[in-house]
Amino acid sequence: MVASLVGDPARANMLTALMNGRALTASELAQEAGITPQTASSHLSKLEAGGLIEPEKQGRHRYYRLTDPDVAGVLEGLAGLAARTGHMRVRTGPKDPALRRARICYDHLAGDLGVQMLDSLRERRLIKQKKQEIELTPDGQRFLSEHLQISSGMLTHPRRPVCKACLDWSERRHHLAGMLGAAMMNRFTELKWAARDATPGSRVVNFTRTGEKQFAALFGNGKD
Amino acid sequence: MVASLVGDPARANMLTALMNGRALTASELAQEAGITPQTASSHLSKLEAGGLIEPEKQGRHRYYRLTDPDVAGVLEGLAGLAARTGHMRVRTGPKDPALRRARICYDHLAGDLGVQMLDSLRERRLIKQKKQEIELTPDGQRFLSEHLQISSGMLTHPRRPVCKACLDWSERRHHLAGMLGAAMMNRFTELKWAARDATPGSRVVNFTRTGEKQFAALFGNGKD
DNA sequence: TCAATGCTTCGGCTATCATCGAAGCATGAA
DNA sequence: TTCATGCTTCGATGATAGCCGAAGCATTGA
Repeated sequence: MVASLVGDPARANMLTALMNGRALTASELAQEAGITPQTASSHLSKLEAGGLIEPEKQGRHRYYRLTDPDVAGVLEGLAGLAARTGHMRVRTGPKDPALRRARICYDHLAGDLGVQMLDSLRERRLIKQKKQEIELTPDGQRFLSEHLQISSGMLTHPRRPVCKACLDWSERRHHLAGMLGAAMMNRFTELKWAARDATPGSRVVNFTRTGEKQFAALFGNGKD
Repeated sequence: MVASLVGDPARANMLTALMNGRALTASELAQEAGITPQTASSHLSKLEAGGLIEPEKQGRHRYYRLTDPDVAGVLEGLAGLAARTGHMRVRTGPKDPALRRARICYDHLAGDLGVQMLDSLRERRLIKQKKQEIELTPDGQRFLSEHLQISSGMLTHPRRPVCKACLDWSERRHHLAGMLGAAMMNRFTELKWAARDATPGSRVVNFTRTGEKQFAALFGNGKD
């Protein structure tokens, strides 16, 4: 059963560490979970057998990543339930507010700012919800290439949708996932608007002073 | 952690039994999980503490139900992961094809037919996706009151959305959830188009001969 | 009041599994 | 080859937690 895999605290810590979309080595994950490499090795093979993570050999390192954005989605869902019922394993330290404001959800922007961005895109008709998925409008394509230098050609992927709504556990509303979500986050980083927090395993995204202004200019709404 | 609650086989069986949306007594759940009432009692209090289920006293019985459609959603998500990686705890008996065709997902129709229904509603513009939720169009309201005697007044609920897309683990596409999904399933039952399978705990929905025809007339598309 | 039913609490048993030390393989560097 | 690093396998230990029998409450019905 998948749930029992996620249920163990050590494994849950590892998975949480992988939620930022980066691949980590076995030793890094061991440290993240606070266990010895032997124990971690056992856990990692179980997670791999369960199809939750995927290894990639590189020299004498073994990098692990989540197999799929879907896995990240289910993990977010579980976190949402936990958050709602107040039974979170989370340390509500000083990092918490920053987490709620902006964080990495697998490979795209989540938190207050992520939700705000999707709202703005929707209100200005830059995206449209057709079928059950989100679609870029022509206006949206223009907007992206003009302001963020993202062409629609960059967004095609054989198995991953361009746009997708992803439920945000802290805001309990949707933010933008999919290829576009990833591409935009990537661009923010390139433009030095924002950077992932330096502390390893952290999901926090820090915006620079000017980055915040630019972001607000594009997607802002004074309040909230 | 929520996942560890779901991880235990006995508890997972109980939750699965509750996925059909009906409330079950503690003893029924004990039998469902194949354990004694004492053990079940312990599990149930843990699930309740974790906010996954909710009790309701009635005489000397204690009925339990899932607290929320969201809980059902996460459980479906986990089932989806398990199904995909082939690591399901499910007995792939003869019931499986029937399950994939039509089943109860908490309180609405899921499986092949559920997906087909949502597709049909969408194609005929009886629903529209505005914001991140589905909305009924005026045409849709007429359609419902005319063919299924469902008025929009029946669909308002303080905390539950009228329409919602729910990811189907067997089809990996969306079907219709929310108040409307529940109301429609309910109507199908009243009209004797379909009935829940008699075996206790089963999620299978059996359509009658005429029910299948009527359903196909409303939402059908020859193939698939 | 007495008895029956449904559920919970308590105590003790047992099995599972996470954990780590030590040893064994790989890979890469000198 | 020799050594160091990264990871895995093996074996033993220990703690957690599921499990049930017995007893204890609560509710219903006679």
